[in-house]
Amino acid sequence: MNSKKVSIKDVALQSDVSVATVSRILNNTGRFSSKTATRVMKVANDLGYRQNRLAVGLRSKESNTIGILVPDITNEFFSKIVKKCEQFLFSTGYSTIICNTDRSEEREREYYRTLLDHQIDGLIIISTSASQGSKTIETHIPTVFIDRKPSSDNESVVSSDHYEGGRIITEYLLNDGRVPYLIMTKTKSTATIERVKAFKDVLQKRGFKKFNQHIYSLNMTSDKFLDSDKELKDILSTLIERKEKIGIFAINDNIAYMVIRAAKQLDIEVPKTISVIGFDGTSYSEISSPQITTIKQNVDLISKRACELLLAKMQKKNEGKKQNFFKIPVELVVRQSS
Amino acid sequence: MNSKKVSIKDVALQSDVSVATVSRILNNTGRFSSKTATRVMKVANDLGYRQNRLAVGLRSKESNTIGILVPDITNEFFSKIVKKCEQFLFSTGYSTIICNTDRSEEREREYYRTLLDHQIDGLIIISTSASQGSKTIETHIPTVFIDRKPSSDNESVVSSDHYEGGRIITEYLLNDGRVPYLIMTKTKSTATIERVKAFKDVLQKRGFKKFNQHIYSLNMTSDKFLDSDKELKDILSTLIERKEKIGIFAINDNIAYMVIRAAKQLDIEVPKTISVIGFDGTSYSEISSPQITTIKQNVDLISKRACELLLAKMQKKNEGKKQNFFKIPVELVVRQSS
DNA sequence: ATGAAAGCGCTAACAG
DNA sequence: CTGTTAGCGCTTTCAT
Repeated sequence: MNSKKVSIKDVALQSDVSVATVSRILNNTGRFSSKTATRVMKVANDLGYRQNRLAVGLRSKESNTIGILVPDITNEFFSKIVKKCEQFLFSTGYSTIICNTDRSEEREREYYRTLLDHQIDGLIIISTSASQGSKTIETHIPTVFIDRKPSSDNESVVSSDHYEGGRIITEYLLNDGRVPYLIMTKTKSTATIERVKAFKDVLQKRGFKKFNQHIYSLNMTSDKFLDSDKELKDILSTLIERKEKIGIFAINDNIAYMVIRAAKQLDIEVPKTISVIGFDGTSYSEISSPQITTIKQNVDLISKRACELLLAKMQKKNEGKKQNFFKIPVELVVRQSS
Repeated sequence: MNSKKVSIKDVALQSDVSVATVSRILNNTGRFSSKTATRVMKVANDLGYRQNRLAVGLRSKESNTIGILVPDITNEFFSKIVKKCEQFLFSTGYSTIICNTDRSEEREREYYRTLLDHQIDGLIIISTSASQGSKTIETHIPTVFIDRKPSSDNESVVSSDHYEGGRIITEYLLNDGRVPYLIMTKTKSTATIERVKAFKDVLQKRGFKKFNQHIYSLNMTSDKFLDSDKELKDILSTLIERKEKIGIFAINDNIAYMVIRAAKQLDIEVPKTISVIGFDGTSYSEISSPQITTIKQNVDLISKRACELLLAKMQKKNEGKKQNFFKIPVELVVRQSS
């Protein structure tokens, strides 16, 4: 238990070799005999030697650190992705710096710069409501986007097939004889946009006119979802008067949960009078009663693909642009709310 | 938009001064004229100069990076704390490396070492079920624990007043004429231990014998909570047969939520037949219906105090041990479940 | 008020 | 197979 920090120099001295040799052995870059190797390793161990990553990074231009930009780690879906990525990356030798951007472009840019200061080797950017045509970060380092369309098109993206998910939900509702309504939030993320698009497309194909009247936008963001019960109740009350069999496509599980809660409070039967389908597959869809039918995103796969893609990018910077858009399949999980 | 990285040397060259002067100006460490200062600043700006934190860290022995060890960022309570800390620290110039230990001591140690390799200036350790008497990390750098009793007693701890919270709940139940039962998980965190202790103490004081019969331990950890409905239903069924007015102290909001759900499925009225009180003040306590009475932890204050404490520790390493145990007050939020 | 120079801990030529 | 040397980008004496 030496409190003093031991450097590669100390190891070299104790082992009667040069620092170069120690370095080679520690990094296993060849050019050394296994005999000295074992000796050096022992000394390093005994001394409790540990690399100074700062020095390594400075010299080798590789910090072995990667950054993650995430809108809000408090959002279950994001926190799951971040966790998976962090674990995956750590297992391959990288440390991760996680930054909450709060969906603010300014913070995002600020964080991006700081991450560059840290000489990160790669970057994962999750979602963020890229306000239309805004100049989203132009990265000059290997970057992978999750659930966000980048500005330039030689960037890499991993994303659930939101469009397909939206399509499945809408058609499910329709085939169930429901009049479909979409309830969403103000958050205009890439994911949202795709889901809405699918909704509209299906409605159009099925001959609906004025399908904008089938869309309600709550005055809130996607990360929080505790308020505005009244707004929702008003919507449901209005809908219920039409005496139709109603099917609600909630833009995510949080909203679905709220819809169901509001319905219960209005004594509306779910799924009999109103059937509700969510999106994401978060714990809310499971704990709700009735449990929520939802489109489940494959968080593990998304995270894994994103990391793999990033690692690949980092290895061969120069490379013909291969497939750089991964669509991860989604899955309809039918439960009690539909 | 220079893609090439510009170093302090470039700035020096362009400004016709030495790197030393540039460094002084950039860090505002004095010994320069305001005239050259403005010139250098302009050049630095024009060139888009940015510090290489690795180099700074290597030289100055301060990485301006701090580490956070957290059991599971997917747990809402933890993610809130981590987010707050991260934001607070960033605003004071520090970057944060977040590590999910998954409540594994091995991973914890591994991460700790890696964090040291990164030359972190300070460390925040959140919870983790320190299995009895286990050798929890001995840190040689400024460290603050959140919700965990450290091994040596000159460490700093910030924690909600879990004991007080447990006391309030138990007495509330008692005063409401309920026979109190505690339902907990297998996770033996410091927080849990305190809450349970308070429960026992109050029961003892109120003349209960064999109060261990008032405690049920579910076969699960605190981070997940979707399974084992059956276990819970069995417990509730047993309790209900006693024809008492029952009051349940759920060790956290997740459990409280599950208890209520199970009760509903058994057609047990909450709070009439069984009243339920949770702990933490997470979103689950709000979204549940009936909404859950709970002890709310002051996440913002906890995070803020922890960061402030850490920063203070980092500044003056040598200091008489001042107060190093912060108990953050908790608050009973009475809602519908009790 | 400024510059020269040393050096943090490490890796990467280059020699041998 | 191993050692010598240079230098990554920066801060910090020590001069002047």
